Amino acid sequence: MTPPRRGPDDRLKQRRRSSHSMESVMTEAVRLLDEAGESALTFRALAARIGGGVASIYWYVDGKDELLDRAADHVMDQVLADTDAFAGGDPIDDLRSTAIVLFEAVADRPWLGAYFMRNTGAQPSSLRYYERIGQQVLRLGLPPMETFHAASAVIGYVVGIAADLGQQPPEEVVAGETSREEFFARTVAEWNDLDPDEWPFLHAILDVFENHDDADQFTAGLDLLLAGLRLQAET
Amino acid sequence: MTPPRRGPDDRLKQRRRSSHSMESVMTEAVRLLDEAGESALTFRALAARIGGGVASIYWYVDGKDELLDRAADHVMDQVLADTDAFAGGDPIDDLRSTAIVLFEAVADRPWLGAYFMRNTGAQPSSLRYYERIGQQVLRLGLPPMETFHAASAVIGYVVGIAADLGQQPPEEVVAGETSREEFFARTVAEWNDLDPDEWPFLHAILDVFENHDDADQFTAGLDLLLAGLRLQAET
DNA sequence: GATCAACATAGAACATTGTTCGATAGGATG
DNA sequence: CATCCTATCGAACAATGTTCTATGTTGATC
Repeated sequence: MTPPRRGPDDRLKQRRRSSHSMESVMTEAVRLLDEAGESALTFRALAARIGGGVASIYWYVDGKDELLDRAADHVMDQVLADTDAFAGGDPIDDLRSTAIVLFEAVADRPWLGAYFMRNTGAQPSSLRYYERIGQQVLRLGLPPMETFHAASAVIGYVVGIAADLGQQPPEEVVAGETSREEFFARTVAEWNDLDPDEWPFLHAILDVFENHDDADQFTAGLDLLLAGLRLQAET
Repeated sequence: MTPPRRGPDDRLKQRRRSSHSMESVMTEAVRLLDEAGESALTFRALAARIGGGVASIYWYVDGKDELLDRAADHVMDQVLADTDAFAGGDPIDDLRSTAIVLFEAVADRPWLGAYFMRNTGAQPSSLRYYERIGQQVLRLGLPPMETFHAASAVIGYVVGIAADLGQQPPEEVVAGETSREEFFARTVAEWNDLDPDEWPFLHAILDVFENHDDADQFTAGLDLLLAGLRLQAET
């Protein structure tokens, strides 16, 4: 399945006294991504962290795309481990728990969301996650088509919301010039200035928006989706 | 609301006979994006299309971020126009129609999905779209919190799925070396080779996946979400 | 009609990026 | 020892976003 590459041979007899390794490269890559987002992961920055030359990274990875793919895989492994436990209970409850774990992971890591956008299905661990979600749906005993649609809908929803909520805040906030609350308050103020006749919805939700919690927002929507699914499973 | 810029003054008395204009810049930018994706929109390519120098674009736009934002806005204007009609019918039906229009727009334009990921809410026309979705939900008469959550869930779902489905296919397909069907068939074959005991879900949906239609997949999931919403509105 | 400020356009250079090439060394293998 | 594979890296390249500076153009003002 994996295409042949000139990369490091997995069948290494013994570790040579090399400063690098696939593991250390990925660990440091993820660290960079977590610290300052996708734009911070450059080959030069990564090389400096590892303590080596820029070109060395190309021995482990074919290019930046693969670097990102593998970094995401690295994180998804943990997500999969964290969802191992959810298997024996009520299918929809397990589905819910499994979805929440991924949401939390992506909300913490905006770059992970973008990764899912680029290539679901093609990468090993996102495929395994898809399978895991699917197995919960499978237990509902729906026909194949409905099963397929339901699993895809859940994944799409999770990734969509997570990527949206986890989006990088404006640079003033990142730089620490403006607090997150201050930024929020400003947005609310701006919305408040809009004409209520033209923007009835925005005004209606202004109060709840100001004090809203991202995780609550996510689970509320997820529960709507799952309610629809439960309805379908019962008939 | 718009920050002061050195850009072209909107209060121009009359059009001068300049070769460029905000309109033409945006039209050409969108054309480039549609033709070959986000990576094709470079300042030099755009300048060549318009017939001018690279630096000239900076008079209309502060940087690449704003260029992308405005390009997306340009397209969203059309989406908004296309959803104008949905207002008087059953709220949930209108919600459905409004969501489908955005889905189709994003499915045609992978780059639009990525844009939504980056900054919902901050841009004028995506905010207007959010308002439009919200107004349909408003008619269900739910409390503010539920209204807020429902509208956000719908948007998140639409963008998530659309961005996922609209993702750039692998370069072999883009280059025309492999047909879309051939690529699909290969994916199915790969999945088929996996151990059925370990991948029961993938094997269960293999047949329907092979002949699936993206739009159907989207609407099926959307209907699950809306069924849950209808349930909530009735109680 | 001359003057001036705003509009509008570019050429050239710069910094940062991903990527390639060739060289080099060390250990394993024959 | 010779040969190959592993692993590393410096240097250069090409593409891109961005800035600087200079210049033409337009319409209003005096």
